[in-house]
Amino acid sequence: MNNTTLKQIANTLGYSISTVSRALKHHPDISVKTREKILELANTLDYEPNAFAVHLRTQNSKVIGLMVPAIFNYFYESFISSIEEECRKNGYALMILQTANDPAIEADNLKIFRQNRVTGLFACISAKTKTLEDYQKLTDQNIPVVFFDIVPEENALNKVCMADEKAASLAAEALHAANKKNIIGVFGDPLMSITQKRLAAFENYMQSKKAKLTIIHSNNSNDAEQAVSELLNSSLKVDAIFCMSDELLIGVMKAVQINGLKLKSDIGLIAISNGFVPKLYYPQVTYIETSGHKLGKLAFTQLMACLSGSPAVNELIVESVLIQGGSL
Amino acid sequence: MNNTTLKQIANTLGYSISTVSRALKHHPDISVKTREKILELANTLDYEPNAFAVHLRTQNSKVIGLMVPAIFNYFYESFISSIEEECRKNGYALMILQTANDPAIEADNLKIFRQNRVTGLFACISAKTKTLEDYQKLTDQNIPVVFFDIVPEENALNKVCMADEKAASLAAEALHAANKKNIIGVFGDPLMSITQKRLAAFENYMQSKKAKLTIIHSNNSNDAEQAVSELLNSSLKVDAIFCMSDELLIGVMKAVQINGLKLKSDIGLIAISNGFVPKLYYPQVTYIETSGHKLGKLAFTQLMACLSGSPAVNELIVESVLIQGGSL
DNA sequence: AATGTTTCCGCAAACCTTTGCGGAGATAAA
DNA sequence: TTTATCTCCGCAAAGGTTTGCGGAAACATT
Repeated sequence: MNNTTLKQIANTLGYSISTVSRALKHHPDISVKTREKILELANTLDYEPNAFAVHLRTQNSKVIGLMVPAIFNYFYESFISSIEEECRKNGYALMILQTANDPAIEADNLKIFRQNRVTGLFACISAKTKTLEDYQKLTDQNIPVVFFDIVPEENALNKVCMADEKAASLAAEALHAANKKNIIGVFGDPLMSITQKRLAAFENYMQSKKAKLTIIHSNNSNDAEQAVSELLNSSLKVDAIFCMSDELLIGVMKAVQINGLKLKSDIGLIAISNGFVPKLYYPQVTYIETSGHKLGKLAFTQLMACLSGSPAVNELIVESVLIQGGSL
Repeated sequence: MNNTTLKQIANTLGYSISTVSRALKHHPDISVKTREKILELANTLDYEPNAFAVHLRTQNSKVIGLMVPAIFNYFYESFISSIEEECRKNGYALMILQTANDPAIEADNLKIFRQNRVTGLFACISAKTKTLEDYQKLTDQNIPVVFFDIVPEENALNKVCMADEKAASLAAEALHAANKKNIIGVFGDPLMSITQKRLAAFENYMQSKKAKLTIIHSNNSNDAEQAVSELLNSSLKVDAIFCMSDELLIGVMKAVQINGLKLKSDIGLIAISNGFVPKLYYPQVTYIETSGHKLGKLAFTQLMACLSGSPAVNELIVESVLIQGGSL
C-alpha cells in the first residue's frame, strides 16, 4: 500500500504539506514555479488524493446512494444507468444497494448509507415498507432523500414518479379508440400505491365508456401467464388486454403465444412499459412509455436542488406518451 | 449535520473516547456496566461510526468497485445483482461505474476507484481497451483486480469467464444432434476475443460434421435482425440459426417473427444466453446457459481469496450447460 | 529612510476513529 | 504485610487532508 501522500511530496521537495495541497489545486497563493515543480512530481508519482481523508475533513462524501428492490429489472436498469451517468458527470460516485423488497435488508442498507455519509440518496421503497423512520434519520442528518417510482404516501417528501394516473388513462383511451369493449386488465400487488393509482384511473375511464372490464392481480410474470391463459380459455369474451408493467407483460405475451393468438387480429394488447420488452416482439406491443431514463434525470436534478440548499420539497412527475406498436 | 460522534458520547457520560470506542465493539477490557451505559446512549443517539474516519484509520475501505460497459444489459445485470448480494453479506459496499465502452471514461473510472481506495475491483474491459497500465496502477497499490467476462489476453491476471469454447461446441453439438445441416451463425464484433473463441470452436465442430455454415457478424440486435432477414429471404437454404449472445438473439427472434416462421417446425434456433431472453418466447428458445449469477459468485470468491493474501493468480471458468427449450 | 502592500509559504488545528501502552486501584497469593 | 495478578480505563499518536491565520521577505509608495 505505497500510496503517495501530500507528506511524501512535501518532504522530497522540501515544501510544507499545506503548500503542496494548495499547489495541487492551483491556489493563487502559490507561485507558478513552485506549483509546476509540485505538479510534476505528483504526476510522476501518480498521486491521488485519499478520498477518505478529504471527506473526513470536508464533511462531504461526494458519494450518492441508490436503493432499489432489484437491479435486475427492466425499469430500474435504465433509471440506474441514467443516474450513474449524471453522477460521473458531476464528480459523484454511486453506491448501489438492493432491498429485495425486504424491509429488514432495507433498514440495513439505510444504515450502510448513513455510515458512509452519502451526500444524498435515491430510494425506491420496498413494497412492504411500513415506517419511514429510518429514512427520517437520514433527513435528520441533512442527507436529502429523493424517492422515486414507488414512493410513500406522505406529503412532505421529495418524490419523482411517473404520471401513473395519466399513463393508465392514456392506455384506456387508446383501447377505446381501437373500439375494444371486453378487456382484461392485468395489475400488480393491490397494496402498492402504484397499482391503486393505475387501477383507479383505468377503471374510471373504462366505466365512463361502458367497457366490460375483468381485473386480475398478479405478483409476477408466471402468475400473470397462468391467470390470463385461464381467462383466454374460458367462456369470457375478450378483445383486448391491458398490462400495468413490463413484468406482467412478459407473462401475458407468453400466454398469448402459447394460445397461438395473433396480436391485433386475434387480440389487442397495450401495456405501460419502459419500452424494452414491447420491442422484443413482432408486431411490437403498443405501450405507454414510462422512461426510467427521464425519471433518472429528473431525480438527479431534484437531488442537486436539495443539495444546493433549495428548501422546496417537491413531487415531480414525468409525463407519459403513447408509443404506437402493432398490437392494437 | 449533527452526527453523533464518539467524543459526544464520551463527554456526556464522562468516559474517554477510547473507552467508548472499545465498549461499542464489546472489547473485553470494558466492564459490563460501563458497556451497557454506553451502548444505551449510543443507541438512543443513533450513533453510526463515521466510515471515512474508520477507513482512514484502518486503511481498509470495505468498498468494492465494479466496472461494466453498461448496467443496462441482460448479462451484466445478473452479474451485478449477484455481486451486490455477496458484498452485502460480507459487509462490503459496492461502487458501480459504467464505461460505455469508452477507454477515456474507463481511465477516469479507474482514477475514481483509486481515489476511493476500493478494497478490490471487478472489471470488464471495454472492447476498445488498448493498454492495461491504468489497471496496473491499481495492482501496484495492492488493490486486487478480477477481470470478468471480457478479459485481457495477458496471462498473469485474475480472470473469471464463461467456458466460451465449450459453450459454442455444446451448441454445435445440439444442432448436429437435431440433424441440422444448413446453419446461420450469428456472431458479434470479430475483434473481441469472446467472439473469436466462440466462432473458432463452433466452426471447428461444424466442419467436422460437414455442415454448411453461413457466418455473419453483427454489432447489435438491429444489425442482426436485418442480416438474418435478408438471408431468410434469399435463396439460401437454412434449417437452423445459432446466436452467440442475447443481444443478437433478440434481433434474430425479431426476424423470425417478422417472417412468420415457427420455431422448430420452420426453423431451428439455439443461442448462448443468460436465460432471460429465451424464456420470453414460446416455444422457449433452447440455449447454452452462461450464468451471470454463477460468474458473480465465482468472481467474488476469487477476489476474497486475493484479499486474504492468496498469491495465486487464477483463470477460472464457469461451465456451460444446455437448457432444452422447444426451438430445436 | 520609513512605512505600506504584495507575494509566497508554513504552523497548527480540525475532521473521527483505532489501538499500543501504561497506570491506578482492586483482588488474590505468598 | 508484601508481592503478584487482574480488572478497567485513559493518554496520545496516527491516518491524510484542508484551511484560517500569521509571518518573513520582497517590492512599491511616500
